[in-house]
Amino acid sequence: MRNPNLLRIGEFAQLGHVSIATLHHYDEYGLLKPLVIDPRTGYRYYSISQLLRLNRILVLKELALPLDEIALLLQADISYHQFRTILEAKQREVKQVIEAEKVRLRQLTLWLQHLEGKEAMLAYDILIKPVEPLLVASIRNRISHMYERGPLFTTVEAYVRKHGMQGPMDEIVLLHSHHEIHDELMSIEMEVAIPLENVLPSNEPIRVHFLPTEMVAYTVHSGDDISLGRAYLALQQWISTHGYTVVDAVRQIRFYQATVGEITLPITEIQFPIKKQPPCEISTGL
Amino acid sequence: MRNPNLLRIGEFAQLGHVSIATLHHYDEYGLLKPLVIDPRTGYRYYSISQLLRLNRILVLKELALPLDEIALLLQADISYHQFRTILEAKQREVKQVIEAEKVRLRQLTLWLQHLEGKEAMLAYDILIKPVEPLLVASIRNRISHMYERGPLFTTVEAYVRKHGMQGPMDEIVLLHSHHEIHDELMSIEMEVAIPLENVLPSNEPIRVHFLPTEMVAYTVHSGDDISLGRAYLALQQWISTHGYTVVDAVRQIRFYQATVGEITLPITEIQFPIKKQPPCEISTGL
DNA sequence: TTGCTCCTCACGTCACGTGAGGTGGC
DNA sequence: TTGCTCCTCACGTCACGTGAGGTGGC
Repeated sequence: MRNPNLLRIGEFAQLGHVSIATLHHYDEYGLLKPLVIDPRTGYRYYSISQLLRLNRILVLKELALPLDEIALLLQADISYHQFRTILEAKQREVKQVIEAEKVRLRQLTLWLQHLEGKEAMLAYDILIKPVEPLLVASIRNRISHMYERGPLFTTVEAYVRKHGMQGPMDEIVLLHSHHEIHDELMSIEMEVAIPLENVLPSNEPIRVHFLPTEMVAYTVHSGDDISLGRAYLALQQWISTHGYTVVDAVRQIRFYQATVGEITLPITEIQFPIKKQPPCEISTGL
Repeated sequence: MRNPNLLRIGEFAQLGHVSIATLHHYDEYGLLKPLVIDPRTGYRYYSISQLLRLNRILVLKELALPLDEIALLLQADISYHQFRTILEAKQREVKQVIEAEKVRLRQLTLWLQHLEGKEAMLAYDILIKPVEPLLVASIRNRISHMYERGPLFTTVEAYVRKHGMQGPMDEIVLLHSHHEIHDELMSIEMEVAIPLENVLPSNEPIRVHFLPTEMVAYTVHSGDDISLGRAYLALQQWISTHGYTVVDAVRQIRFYQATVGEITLPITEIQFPIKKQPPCEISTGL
């Protein structure tokens, strides 16, 4: 004759509003052991009072704590401080999740607004990434037209090839500042750079230095320089919509592509160094 | 001599800011196949222009879309409507996630506030669940003291046992309304019920009926009726803090426990039927 | 004896990360 | 030849869900 207050796993699961599989899992995990296990049949038996521990587990699970941390928190000898530390870490985490989800929601809403225009796709895919410091050889000059960058690139290329660099080279352009009158571009402070693997000597006007590390919003454009303007526009819009500001020279990387018979469109990555505007306050939800 | 515009997987991974493992995965999944695979070595080769597809994938991934849906969205022949449908579904999902995380944050903050009192644990674990319709035999009466419920229970028990029910019985009390003067309880409209497995005839004053299905906030208390008041208080606080309102008679379930030698504390589950107050507006994040 | 409950594996989930052990590229 | 890159398994992640195949309880 068994203790009449013991419940079979199915009954206990019903009372506790969890599945039998969950109780199996907690048993195996050591979170909530049955009060009694029949050694012959393996049947698990729970007491009603174990509902309290189960509910505590479920409440902590609703805080999105993983089972191993719940196990920690349920130890009888846990200190007030350890407890607090774990919850505070989780609190920070949840705040971040909320922010990330809000960004997601904003993105989704933008896509859906765009879909109103009956186009299935946005023209540009804009992402954020950190860029590492990049060693380059470069020339910096104030010029009045983008076409002037060709000769600049030729000069830099000749310089690095003279110093033994071989193979295809990507072409980087940095737009340090520009000066407009009546929406017309008057001049650009432009730097034309080629990435290096090893340090070369600087030699006026060629400067060998590191481009600084930045957080950039970027997109990749396929097409000639004329159509490139649309990508710039898309990036600028995206940046202001998402509450960022541009903090440094825009970079434009033209990936080297050999011309192999057919016409290949140039592929260009455009990077806007950004930082967050002072973000909206996050409320504690109280 | 291979096409000089082809990149090895490592280079492509660096450009695209993803891991090689990710590219392996997308290849296997069919999301992004290398332009060329060397049949002898198995080496994967990508073209720079495949960066555009990769970035599209990454953007959609930031919307928290699973890979199979991304694959759908990337099909050339997807219609404007299918596209919209998928994004709208995801939008709803994200809104729900945000709400859930906000609740979590509120809970965490409450715990941390409570911890200020240097107690490691909250006294009560409060959860929400739906309760199914429950067939019971019951007596309903206006009484002036909780002690009067004992005889009511005895009456109902005698009735159901007379109709053949056996074994231990849980005791349910429903508090339909109460009347207070100067914070002093004057009378309670109380229903004492015993759950049934099969329908019995009703017979005045015994009524056999279904308790309605409800969403309830509940907690489990271990201790006598006097200490029970604290659990009620905790529940009431929790309900108002979380923006719910009580919509029906509070239920109190005393689980049957045989007395086996030692003293066992009674275990009682208290359920407050609730509904949400008109919730705060969710913003689209724009 | 017949359902019903419970048992123990074992595999699946999701999008990769992380070795192990081996080979190609230059 | 030596590093370096890349290859293909295979297993792990997290908290269970879901059978399959077998046995106990009443």
